[in-house]
Amino acid sequence: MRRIHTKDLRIATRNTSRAINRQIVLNLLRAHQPISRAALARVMGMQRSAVGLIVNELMAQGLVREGAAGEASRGRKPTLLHLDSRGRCAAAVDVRATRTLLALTDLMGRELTPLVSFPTDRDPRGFVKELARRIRRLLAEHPEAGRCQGVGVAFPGMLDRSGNVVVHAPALGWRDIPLREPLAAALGLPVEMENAAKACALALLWAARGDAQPPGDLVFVSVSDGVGGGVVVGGEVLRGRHNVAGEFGHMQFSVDGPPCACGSTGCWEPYVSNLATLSRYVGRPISPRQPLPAEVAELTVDTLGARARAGDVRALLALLATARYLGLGLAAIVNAFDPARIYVSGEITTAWDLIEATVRAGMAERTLVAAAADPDIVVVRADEQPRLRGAAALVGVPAFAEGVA
Amino acid sequence: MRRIHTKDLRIATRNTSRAINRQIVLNLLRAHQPISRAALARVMGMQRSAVGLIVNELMAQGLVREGAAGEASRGRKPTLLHLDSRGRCAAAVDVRATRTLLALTDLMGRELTPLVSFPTDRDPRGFVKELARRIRRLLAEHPEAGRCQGVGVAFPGMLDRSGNVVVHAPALGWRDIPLREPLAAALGLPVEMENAAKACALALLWAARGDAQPPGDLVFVSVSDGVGGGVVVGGEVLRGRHNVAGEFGHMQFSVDGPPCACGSTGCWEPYVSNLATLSRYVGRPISPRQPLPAEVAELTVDTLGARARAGDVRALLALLATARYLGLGLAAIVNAFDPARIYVSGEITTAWDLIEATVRAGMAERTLVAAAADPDIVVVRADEQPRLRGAAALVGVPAFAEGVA
DNA sequence: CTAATTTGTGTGATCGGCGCACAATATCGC
DNA sequence: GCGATATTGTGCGCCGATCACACAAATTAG
Repeated sequence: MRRIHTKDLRIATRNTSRAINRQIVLNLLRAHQPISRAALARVMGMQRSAVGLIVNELMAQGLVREGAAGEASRGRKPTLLHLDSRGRCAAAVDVRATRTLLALTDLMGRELTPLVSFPTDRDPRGFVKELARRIRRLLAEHPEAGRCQGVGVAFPGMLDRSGNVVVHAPALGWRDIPLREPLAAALGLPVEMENAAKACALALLWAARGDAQPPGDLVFVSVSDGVGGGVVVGGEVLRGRHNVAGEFGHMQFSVDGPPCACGSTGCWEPYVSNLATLSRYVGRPISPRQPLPAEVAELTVDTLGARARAGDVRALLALLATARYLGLGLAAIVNAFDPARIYVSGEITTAWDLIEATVRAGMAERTLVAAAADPDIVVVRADEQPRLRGAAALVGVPAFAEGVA
Repeated sequence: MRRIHTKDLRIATRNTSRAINRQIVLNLLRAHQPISRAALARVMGMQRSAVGLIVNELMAQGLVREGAAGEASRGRKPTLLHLDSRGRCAAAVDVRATRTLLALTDLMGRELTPLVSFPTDRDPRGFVKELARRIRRLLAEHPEAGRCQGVGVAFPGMLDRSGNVVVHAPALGWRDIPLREPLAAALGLPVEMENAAKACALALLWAARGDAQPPGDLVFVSVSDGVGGGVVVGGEVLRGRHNVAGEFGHMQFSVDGPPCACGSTGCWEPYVSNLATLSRYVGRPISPRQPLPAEVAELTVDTLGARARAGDVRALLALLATARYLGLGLAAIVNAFDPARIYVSGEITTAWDLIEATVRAGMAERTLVAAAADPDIVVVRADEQPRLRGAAALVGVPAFAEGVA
């Protein structure tokens, strides 16, 4: 109740109570399913009768279904409830600089089909055409996935607040490209687009089950060729006025440092990107603008980790240098947001056991209160497909949050 | 409705609608008073009858009173409503390193008494005793201010989330000092304490009237001996897990830069603090740990501005160097939060006309999307007493938000 | 088989907003 | 001056939602 409404004039009508409690039921169901009506009522501190009415309404809308009977030490056995994601699916799209990944998922983000991968067309019109073709084919090949509720696209770049326009995508060289509506028109399906890191943050919030839920705000940071970030504050993805909140990669990290892909110098990104780590290993700068030298073309941060484990001291030192810079940068994020948990993804996380202590030390170096340097740090592995799950969440969250049948 | 409730189990009871709308009425009243019932109903899209009931309830609680009749081009004249802050006051306290400021204010933060100033005792127990004595005396001298609803303290340091304990206050050399309860016990009044910058952010949110309200999130940054920050996201002050969100001063700004008062090097603070600007002017580093050299003791950033205006090129260059670093650091804040508005306070703002363009240029240098570099920047002058208003808001906000009679 | 316990549902009471009607009050046009 | 019109504030019946309570069904302990 300490929130100060400014322009938020959504007044409470006579339906508002139901809408609020309906929402809470759905979220509890998501986080704790399977769960009975009586258990919901206990957790919510509400009458069983009221919960029953809400649950029946949700069942009539096809959002919830009854499952098997549960166990009880005494008394009548409860009927367990589940979110009903049968018969409906989402098309989740993970767009990357060179290749695009695609799969059908249920509305909780679980993959229903194998991943499809195809080259990313750098021409926006060609990209839309090809993507639409691939999605249509995948849907035709998998009728068992159910009716497609929408397409979610996790995109490597900045979008406007509506999700319609790609404002700037350095990885593809795109600026001010309307992408959502052409794709929606080509498919005849609703399309949701979002910056990849923001989509990941949304998925991590949405997919968290039970005690896995962080007790407060969370930040997602992806470190690969570039640095991306997504922030959840108060159970909502932070967008900001232009939908560019969470772009941590180009904070000033040094007054005159290495050149960054953005054209400036001394950003955080060129200290922690994959190229930065490899560059330190080979012992000389590698410009992001020029073709890779031969000795680096085959090299990845993954292999650096393997070499470090095999006793390659230079590989270990390169990783630890990145780790320290990573920690120092994360400290800025901690000082800004003081989150309960930070999720980190990217190739560097394959060597997390080698670098965690150094990352933590870097964080501790720049936080004034010792306790603030201790948020959970959770590694998100690449094989968890966070961007794809983020894309699915773009469809799943509104479907459940707003009761689309 | 896109918010995902995690642990927020405040379910809607049958009183919730009323509570929500009551809150909206109070906020509209605050932002647009004087305003009639009918106008409220129009703005809220609600029935006049429903608004009437809410207003009568608020009048019965003494939160609202009817004033003069308003003007209408046709028809019955409306009765204008005001927030009723008569007969009640707050004691607002602005604690600084060397002196503490104190005044009685109404619950909207308007000063009712002249400012009282006294030296800040560096011994916590002595400080509490002296502050309690001063507040008691001020209340005794001004019975006309009304019954004191509570004491608000804007404090130069980090507090825990409850506001009970000073976790770390570099300016006073305090660590882990319980301060709120001793003061409350000494006075027999409710006491609210908060970090000064967070309190300022709250006041700027709370005091904003009508069209002066920013259309989104806001950040408050104070630049003086140290750097402080407060962030409002979604109409709420961002606290984070340990209540240290918004501590921008110790972001890494350079890999090896000048020493900072925090013990580290290369923080943002020693690039933009008053000492940094003066240090650039006199042409050699001034350590924050050592006594000031004679030539600087009399020098302030204010006088630097005056000298720059009078043609002192070295003064101007010192200010512009700080301005650039200020812009570069603000860019990090913009990239993190993408706020609609940034409030800046501190001595450097007296020279704002000289430095604004340079600050803007620094911001633009580090934002990937040009539009993001264009939040409103609003200067908060020292004579507006932002910290004192913040302290008053600490008392006023809960009084109106939670309906304390 | 009985008592106790738990689940799910049904019923009236209460609270809150919605829609409408109505009195009071003010201006405009004649 | 006077009726038409417009606006404000209030009262009343209705509907939707939760709450408190009761009750049937289901299940286990003893």
